[in-house]
Amino acid sequence: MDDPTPLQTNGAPDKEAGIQHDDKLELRVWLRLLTCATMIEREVRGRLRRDFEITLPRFDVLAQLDRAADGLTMGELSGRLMVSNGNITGLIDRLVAEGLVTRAAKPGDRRSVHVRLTDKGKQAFDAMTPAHEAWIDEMLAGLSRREMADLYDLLARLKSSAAPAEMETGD
Amino acid sequence: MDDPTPLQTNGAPDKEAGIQHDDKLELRVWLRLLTCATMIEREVRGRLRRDFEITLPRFDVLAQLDRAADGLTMGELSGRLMVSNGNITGLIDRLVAEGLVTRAAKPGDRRSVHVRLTDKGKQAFDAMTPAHEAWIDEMLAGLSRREMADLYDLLARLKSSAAPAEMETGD
DNA sequence: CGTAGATATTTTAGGTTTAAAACTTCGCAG
DNA sequence: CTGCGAAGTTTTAAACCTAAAATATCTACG
Repeated sequence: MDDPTPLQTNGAPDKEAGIQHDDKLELRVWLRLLTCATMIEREVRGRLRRDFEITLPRFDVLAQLDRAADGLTMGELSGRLMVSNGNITGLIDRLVAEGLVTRAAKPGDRRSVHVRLTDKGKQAFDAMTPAHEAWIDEMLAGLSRREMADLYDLLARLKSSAAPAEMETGD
Repeated sequence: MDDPTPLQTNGAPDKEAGIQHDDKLELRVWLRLLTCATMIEREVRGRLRRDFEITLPRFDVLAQLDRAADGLTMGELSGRLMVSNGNITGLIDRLVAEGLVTRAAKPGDRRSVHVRLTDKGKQAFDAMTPAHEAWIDEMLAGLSRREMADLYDLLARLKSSAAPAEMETGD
Protein backbone atom coordinates (compact mmCIF):
# COMPACT_ATOMS: atom_id res chain seq x y z
CA MET A 1 0.00 0.00 0.00
CA ASP A 2 1.30 3.39 -0.92
CA ASP A 3 1.66 6.15 1.66
CA PRO A 4 1.95 9.53 0.00
CA THR A 5 2.69 11.33 3.28
CA PRO A 6 -0.73 12.98 3.50
CA LEU A 7 -0.02 14.63 6.84
CA GLN A 8 1.24 17.84 5.25
CA THR A 9 -1.30 20.43 6.31
CA ASN A 10 0.37 23.81 6.20
CA GLY A 11 2.67 25.68 3.84
CA ALA A 12 6.02 24.80 2.37
CA PRO A 13 8.00 21.80 3.59
CA ASP A 14 10.68 22.62 6.16
CA LYS A 15 13.00 20.70 8.46
CA GLU A 16 9.96 18.95 9.89
CA ALA A 17 9.16 17.48 6.49
CA GLY A 18 9.25 13.72 6.45
CA ILE A 19 9.22 13.47 10.21
CA GLN A 20 7.29 10.47 11.44
CA HIS A 21 4.78 10.50 14.24
CA ASP A 22 6.66 7.69 15.89
CA ASP A 23 9.83 9.78 16.01
CA LYS A 24 10.76 10.84 19.48
CA LEU A 25 8.80 13.75 20.87
CA GLU A 26 12.04 15.42 21.88
CA LEU A 27 13.24 15.49 18.29
CA ARG A 28 9.93 16.80 17.00
CA VAL A 29 9.90 19.61 19.55
CA TRP A 30 13.43 20.57 18.62
CA LEU A 31 12.78 20.61 14.88
CA ARG A 32 9.63 22.67 15.29
CA LEU A 33 11.40 25.13 17.57
CA LEU A 34 14.16 25.47 15.02
CA THR A 35 11.67 26.00 12.22
CA CYS A 36 9.92 28.77 14.14
CA ALA A 37 13.18 30.51 14.98
CA THR A 38 14.46 30.29 11.42
CA MET A 39 11.19 31.57 9.94
CA ILE A 40 11.07 34.61 12.18
CA GLU A 41 14.75 35.33 11.87
CA ARG A 42 14.60 35.14 8.10
CA GLU A 43 11.68 37.55 7.99
CA VAL A 44 13.36 40.03 10.32
CA ARG A 45 16.59 39.83 8.35
CA GLY A 46 14.83 40.62 5.09
CA ARG A 47 12.87 43.53 6.51
CA LEU A 48 15.91 45.06 8.19
CA ARG A 49 17.68 44.98 4.87
CA ARG A 50 14.74 46.32 2.88
CA ASP A 51 13.68 49.06 5.26
CA PHE A 52 16.93 50.06 6.96
CA GLU A 53 19.74 48.64 4.88
CA ILE A 54 21.32 46.96 7.84
CA THR A 55 22.15 43.33 8.49
CA LEU A 56 20.67 41.34 11.35
CA PRO A 57 23.96 40.73 13.18
CA ARG A 58 24.72 44.44 13.16
CA PHE A 59 21.25 45.20 14.46
CA ASP A 60 21.76 42.66 17.23
CA VAL A 61 24.96 44.38 18.30
CA LEU A 62 23.25 47.78 18.37
CA ALA A 63 20.39 46.32 20.41
CA GLN A 64 22.74 44.93 23.04
CA LEU A 65 24.70 48.16 23.26
CA ASP A 66 21.49 50.13 23.56
CA ARG A 67 20.34 48.03 26.50
CA ALA A 68 23.67 48.30 28.31
CA ALA A 69 23.77 51.75 29.83
CA ASP A 70 27.53 52.07 29.74
CA GLY A 71 28.70 50.04 26.76
CA LEU A 72 30.07 46.53 26.69
CA THR A 73 33.40 44.81 26.16
CA MET A 74 34.03 42.55 23.21
CA GLY A 75 33.77 39.53 25.47
CA GLU A 76 30.45 40.62 26.91
CA LEU A 77 29.07 41.14 23.43
CA SER A 78 30.28 37.76 22.33
CA GLY A 79 28.63 36.16 25.36
CA ARG A 80 25.30 37.88 24.91
CA LEU A 81 25.02 37.26 21.21
CA MET A 82 26.35 33.74 21.75
CA VAL A 83 28.86 33.98 18.94
CA SER A 84 32.62 33.56 18.89
CA ASN A 85 35.05 36.29 19.87
CA GLY A 86 36.53 36.56 16.43
CA ASN A 87 33.12 37.13 14.98
CA ILE A 88 32.56 40.17 17.16
CA THR A 89 35.88 41.65 16.10
CA GLY A 90 34.86 41.79 12.45
CA LEU A 91 31.35 42.96 13.24
CA ILE A 92 32.61 45.85 15.35
CA ASP A 93 35.18 46.72 12.68
CA ARG A 94 32.35 47.29 10.21
CA LEU A 95 30.16 49.15 12.67
CA VAL A 96 33.06 51.45 13.54
CA ALA A 97 33.64 52.05 9.83
CA GLU A 98 29.98 53.01 9.54
CA GLY A 99 30.33 55.36 12.49
CA LEU A 100 27.66 53.61 14.54
CA VAL A 101 29.85 52.52 17.46
CA THR A 102 33.22 53.42 18.97
CA ARG A 103 36.02 51.38 20.45
CA ALA A 104 37.66 52.85 23.55
CA ALA A 105 40.39 51.54 25.78
CA LYS A 106 39.10 50.48 29.15
CA PRO A 107 40.86 52.47 31.88
CA GLY A 108 41.69 49.74 34.37
CA ASP A 109 42.52 46.93 31.94
CA ARG A 110 44.43 47.42 28.74
CA ARG A 111 43.36 44.02 27.44
CA SER A 112 39.70 44.96 27.30
CA VAL A 113 37.99 47.14 24.74
CA HIS A 114 34.93 49.16 25.58
CA VAL A 115 32.37 49.45 22.80
CA ARG A 116 29.72 52.16 22.87
CA LEU A 117 27.00 53.47 20.58
CA THR A 118 27.80 56.79 18.95
CA ASP A 119 25.05 59.41 18.76
CA LYS A 120 24.57 58.36 15.17
CA GLY A 121 24.34 54.74 16.25
CA LYS A 122 21.83 55.56 18.97
CA GLN A 123 19.73 57.54 16.51
CA ALA A 124 19.87 54.80 13.91
CA PHE A 125 18.82 52.19 16.44
CA ASP A 126 15.99 54.32 17.83
CA ALA A 127 14.67 54.71 14.31
CA MET A 128 14.54 50.95 13.83
CA THR A 129 13.15 49.84 17.18
CA PRO A 130 9.45 50.61 16.64
CA ALA A 131 9.38 48.88 13.28
CA HIS A 132 11.22 45.87 14.68
CA GLU A 133 8.82 45.55 17.57
CA ALA A 134 5.86 45.85 15.25
CA TRP A 135 7.19 43.03 13.07
CA ILE A 136 7.51 40.74 16.07
CA ASP A 137 4.05 41.70 17.31
CA GLU A 138 2.66 40.95 13.89
CA MET A 139 4.27 37.55 13.66
CA LEU A 140 3.03 36.57 17.13
CA ALA A 141 -0.42 38.06 16.58
CA GLY A 142 -1.99 34.63 16.17
CA LEU A 143 -1.32 33.76 19.81
CA SER A 144 -3.44 34.90 22.74
CA ARG A 145 -1.70 36.55 25.67
CA ARG A 146 -2.30 33.40 27.65
CA GLU A 147 -0.63 31.29 24.99
CA MET A 148 2.32 33.66 24.86
CA ALA A 149 2.71 33.54 28.61
CA ASP A 150 2.55 29.74 28.61
CA LEU A 151 5.07 29.57 25.79
CA TYR A 152 7.33 32.00 27.63
CA ASP A 153 7.28 29.80 30.72
CA LEU A 154 7.83 26.57 28.83
CA LEU A 155 10.77 28.12 27.02
CA ALA A 156 12.23 29.08 30.39
CA ARG A 157 12.00 25.44 31.39
CA LEU A 158 13.66 24.41 28.13
CA LYS A 159 16.35 27.03 28.52
CA SER A 160 17.39 25.79 31.90
CA SER A 161 17.12 22.17 30.79
CA ALA A 162 19.37 22.70 27.80
CA ALA A 163 21.83 24.97 29.57
CA PRO A 164 25.30 23.45 29.82
CA ALA A 165 25.84 21.64 33.09
CA GLU A 166 25.90 24.43 35.63
CA MET A 167 28.55 24.01 38.24
CA GLU A 168 27.06 22.58 41.37
CA THR A 169 27.15 25.17 44.08
CA GLY A 170 27.31 22.26 46.42
CA ASP A 171 29.15 24.35 49.06
CA MET B 1 17.17 54.45 43.85
CA ASP B 2 19.58 52.21 42.04
CA ASP B 3 18.38 49.19 40.17
CA PRO B 4 21.25 46.83 39.51
CA THR B 5 19.11 44.49 37.42
CA PRO B 6 18.93 41.77 40.04
CA LEU B 7 16.63 39.59 37.99
CA GLN B 8 19.50 37.55 36.58
CA THR B 9 18.88 34.09 37.94
CA ASN B 10 20.55 31.61 35.66
CA GLY B 11 23.84 31.30 33.80
CA ALA B 12 25.62 33.57 31.38
CA PRO B 13 23.95 36.66 29.93
CA ASP B 14 22.42 36.14 26.51
CA LYS B 15 20.20 38.08 24.13
CA GLU B 16 17.66 38.36 26.91
CA ALA B 17 20.13 40.28 29.04
CA GLY B 18 18.96 43.76 29.89
CA ILE B 19 15.41 43.05 28.84
CA GLN B 20 12.87 44.88 30.95
CA HIS B 21 9.75 43.37 32.41
CA ASP B 22 7.74 46.15 30.84
CA ASP B 23 9.01 45.23 27.39
CA LYS B 24 6.36 43.69 25.23
CA LEU B 25 5.60 40.06 25.89
CA GLU B 26 5.93 39.35 22.17
CA LEU B 27 9.54 40.54 22.16
CA ARG B 28 10.40 38.60 25.30
CA VAL B 29 8.96 35.39 23.86
CA TRP B 30 10.92 35.88 20.66
CA LEU B 31 14.22 36.54 22.38
CA ARG B 32 13.81 33.54 24.65
CA LEU B 33 12.90 31.31 21.73
CA LEU B 34 15.97 32.50 19.90
CA THR B 35 18.16 31.91 22.92
CA CYS B 36 16.91 28.33 23.25
CA ALA B 37 17.42 27.60 19.59
CA THR B 38 20.91 29.08 19.55
CA MET B 39 21.96 27.21 22.69
CA ILE B 40 20.85 23.83 21.40
CA GLU B 41 22.18 24.43 17.91
CA ARG B 42 25.56 25.49 19.24
CA GLU B 43 25.80 22.36 21.37
CA VAL B 44 24.80 20.06 18.52
CA ARG B 45 27.26 21.76 16.19
CA GLY B 46 30.13 21.27 18.63
CA ARG B 47 29.33 17.63 19.26
CA LEU B 48 28.94 16.80 15.57
CA ARG B 49 32.36 18.25 14.98
CA ARG B 50 33.98 16.59 17.97
CA ASP B 51 32.44 13.14 17.54
CA PHE B 52 31.92 12.86 13.79
CA GLU B 53 34.00 15.58 12.17
CA ILE B 54 31.06 16.91 10.24
CA THR B 55 29.46 20.34 10.18
CA LEU B 56 25.86 20.98 11.15
CA PRO B 57 24.72 22.18 7.70
CA ARG B 58 26.10 19.03 6.10
CA PHE B 59 24.40 16.89 8.72
CA ASP B 60 21.14 18.71 8.02
CA VAL B 61 21.42 17.90 4.33
CA LEU B 62 22.08 14.23 5.05
CA ALA B 63 19.10 14.13 7.42
CA GLN B 64 16.74 15.53 4.79
CA LEU B 65 18.02 13.17 2.13
CA ASP B 66 17.67 10.24 4.49
CA ARG B 67 14.04 11.08 5.17
CA ALA B 68 13.20 11.46 1.49
CA ALA B 69 12.93 7.97 0.12
CA ASP B 70 13.95 8.91 -3.39
CA GLY B 71 16.29 11.88 -3.07
CA LEU B 72 15.53 15.57 -3.44
CA THR B 73 16.19 18.33 -5.92
CA MET B 74 18.31 21.34 -5.06
CA GLY B 75 15.20 23.45 -4.75
CA GLU B 76 13.49 21.02 -2.41
CA LEU B 77 16.57 20.95 -0.22
CA SER B 78 16.76 24.70 -0.16
CA GLY B 79 13.08 24.90 0.83
CA ARG B 80 13.32 22.34 3.60
CA LEU B 81 16.48 23.71 5.13
CA MET B 82 15.16 27.24 4.61
CA VAL B 83 18.38 28.50 3.10
CA SER B 84 19.11 30.14 -0.22
CA ASN B 85 19.56 28.22 -3.45
CA GLY B 86 23.15 29.29 -3.86
CA ASN B 87 23.96 28.02 -0.42
CA ILE B 88 22.80 24.52 -1.29
CA THR B 89 24.97 24.49 -4.40
CA GLY B 90 28.15 24.92 -2.37
CA LEU B 91 27.03 22.52 0.32
CA ILE B 92 26.29 19.77 -2.19
CA ASP B 93 29.59 20.44 -3.96
CA ARG B 94 31.42 19.63 -0.73
CA LEU B 95 29.28 16.60 0.08
CA VAL B 96 29.87 15.23 -3.42
CA ALA B 97 33.60 15.77 -2.97
CA GLU B 98 33.38 13.76 0.25
CA GLY B 99 31.49 11.02 -1.55
CA LEU B 100 28.45 11.24 0.71
CA VAL B 101 25.90 12.26 -1.93
CA THR B 102 25.54 12.17 -5.70
CA ARG B 103 24.11 14.56 -8.23
CA ALA B 104 22.10 12.99 -11.03
CA ALA B 105 20.20 14.51 -13.90
CA LYS B 106 16.46 14.24 -13.49
CA PRO B 107 14.97 12.31 -16.44
CA GLY B 108 11.98 14.45 -17.24
CA ASP B 109 13.46 17.89 -16.58
CA ARG B 110 16.98 18.85 -17.51
CA ARG B 111 16.87 21.92 -15.28
CA SER B 112 16.55 19.92 -12.11
CA VAL B 113 19.23 18.02 -10.30
CA HIS B 114 18.44 14.99 -8.25
CA VAL B 115 20.54 14.58 -5.11
CA ARG B 116 20.77 11.24 -3.36
CA LEU B 117 22.70 9.71 -0.48
CA THR B 118 25.46 7.33 -1.52
CA ASP B 119 25.88 4.11 0.42
CA LYS B 120 28.74 5.78 2.21
CA GLY B 121 26.51 8.76 2.98
CA LYS B 122 23.74 6.52 4.27
CA GLN B 123 26.18 4.63 6.45
CA ALA B 124 27.71 7.82 7.80
CA PHE B 125 24.31 9.25 8.63
CA ASP B 126 23.10 6.05 10.28
CA ALA B 127 26.17 6.12 12.47
CA MET B 128 25.36 9.62 13.67
CA THR B 129 21.62 9.37 14.20
CA PRO B 130 21.54 7.58 17.57
CA ALA B 131 24.05 9.97 19.09
CA HIS B 132 22.21 12.99 17.71
CA GLU B 133 18.91 11.79 19.12
CA ALA B 134 20.50 11.11 22.47
CA TRP B 135 21.89 14.65 22.62
CA ILE B 136 18.47 16.13 21.97
CA ASP B 137 16.87 13.84 24.54
CA GLU B 138 19.48 14.90 27.03
CA MET B 139 18.93 18.58 26.46
CA LEU B 140 15.16 18.23 26.79
CA ALA B 141 15.39 15.90 29.76
CA GLY B 142 14.30 18.62 32.16
CA LEU B 143 10.82 18.75 30.64
CA SER B 144 8.02 16.32 31.41
CA ARG B 145 6.25 14.67 28.51
CA ARG B 146 3.28 16.86 29.22
CA GLU B 147 5.43 19.99 29.01
CA MET B 148 6.95 18.79 25.77
CA ALA B 149 3.54 18.12 24.28
CA ASP B 150 2.28 21.54 25.36
CA LEU B 151 5.38 23.20 23.96
CA TYR B 152 4.98 21.26 20.72
CA ASP B 153 1.41 22.50 20.35
CA LEU B 154 2.22 26.10 21.21
CA LEU B 155 5.03 26.07 18.68
CA ALA B 156 2.57 24.84 16.08
CA ARG B 157 0.42 27.86 16.88
CA LEU B 158 3.46 30.13 16.59
CA LYS B 159 4.54 28.50 13.37
CA SER B 160 1.24 29.15 11.66
CA SER B 161 1.03 32.63 13.13
CA ALA B 162 4.45 33.61 11.86
CA ALA B 163 4.08 31.87 8.50
CA PRO B 164 4.06 34.31 5.59
CA ALA B 165 0.53 35.26 4.53
CA GLU B 166 -0.83 32.00 3.16
CA MET B 167 -3.01 32.39 0.12
CA GLU B 168 -6.64 32.24 1.10
CA THR B 169 -8.22 29.05 -0.17
CA GLY B 170 -11.44 31.01 -0.40
CA ASP B 171 -13.94 28.18 -0.07
C1' DC C 1 7.84 27.03 -35.17
C1' DG C 2 9.22 30.94 -32.19
C1' DT C 3 9.42 33.47 -28.47
C1' DA C 4 7.93 35.42 -23.85
C1' DG C 5 7.59 34.29 -19.27
C1' DA C 6 8.24 30.92 -15.60
C1' DT C 7 11.17 27.60 -13.15
C1' DA C 8 15.69 25.43 -11.50
C1' DT C 9 20.20 26.06 -10.68
C1' DT C 10 24.68 28.31 -10.58
C1' DT C 11 27.60 32.25 -10.22
C1' DT C 12 29.16 36.44 -7.97
C1' DA C 13 30.34 39.65 -4.40
C1' DG C 14 30.21 40.61 0.11
C1' DG C 15 29.15 39.59 4.81
C1' DT C 16 28.86 36.28 8.76
C1' DT C 17 30.60 32.49 11.46
C1' DT C 18 33.50 29.11 13.58
C1' DA C 19 37.58 26.82 15.68
C1' DA C 20 42.09 27.21 16.55
C1' DA C 21 46.34 29.64 16.90
C1' DA C 22 48.71 33.89 18.09
C1' DC C 23 49.22 38.06 20.71
C1' DT C 24 48.83 41.13 24.54
C1' DT C 25 48.04 42.18 29.17
C1' DC C 26 46.95 40.92 33.87
C1' DG C 27 47.46 38.72 38.51
C1' DC C 28 50.20 36.39 41.34
C1' DA C 29 53.34 32.99 43.40
C1' DG C 30 58.05 32.57 44.49
C1' DC D 1 61.17 41.47 40.27
C1' DT D 2 60.49 37.41 37.17
C1' DG D 3 58.12 34.16 35.11
C1' DC D 4 53.83 31.53 34.42
C1' DG D 5 49.19 30.59 33.71
C1' DA D 6 44.83 32.97 32.94
C1' DA D 7 41.97 36.28 30.55
C1' DG D 8 40.67 39.45 26.50
C1' DT D 9 41.15 40.22 21.89
C1' DT D 10 42.67 39.61 17.20
C1' DT D 11 44.21 36.87 13.37
C1' DT D 12 43.78 33.02 10.18
C1' DA D 13 41.77 29.62 7.17
C1' DA D 14 37.88 27.50 5.80
C1' DA D 15 33.13 27.13 5.63
C1' DC D 16 28.50 29.05 5.52
C1' DC D 17 25.05 32.26 3.94
C1' DT D 18 22.46 35.81 1.47
C1' DA D 19 20.69 38.68 -2.28
C1' DA D 20 20.98 39.57 -6.84
C1' DA D 21 22.44 38.66 -11.48
C1' DA D 22 23.32 35.24 -14.93
C1' DT D 23 22.45 30.83 -17.23
C1' DA D 24 19.76 27.03 -18.88
C1' DT D 25 15.59 24.72 -19.58
C1' DC D 26 10.70 24.27 -19.78
C1' DT D 27 5.79 25.70 -20.93
C1' DA D 28 2.50 27.79 -23.35
C1' DC D 29 0.60 30.84 -26.42
C1' DG D 30 0.16 32.66 -31.09
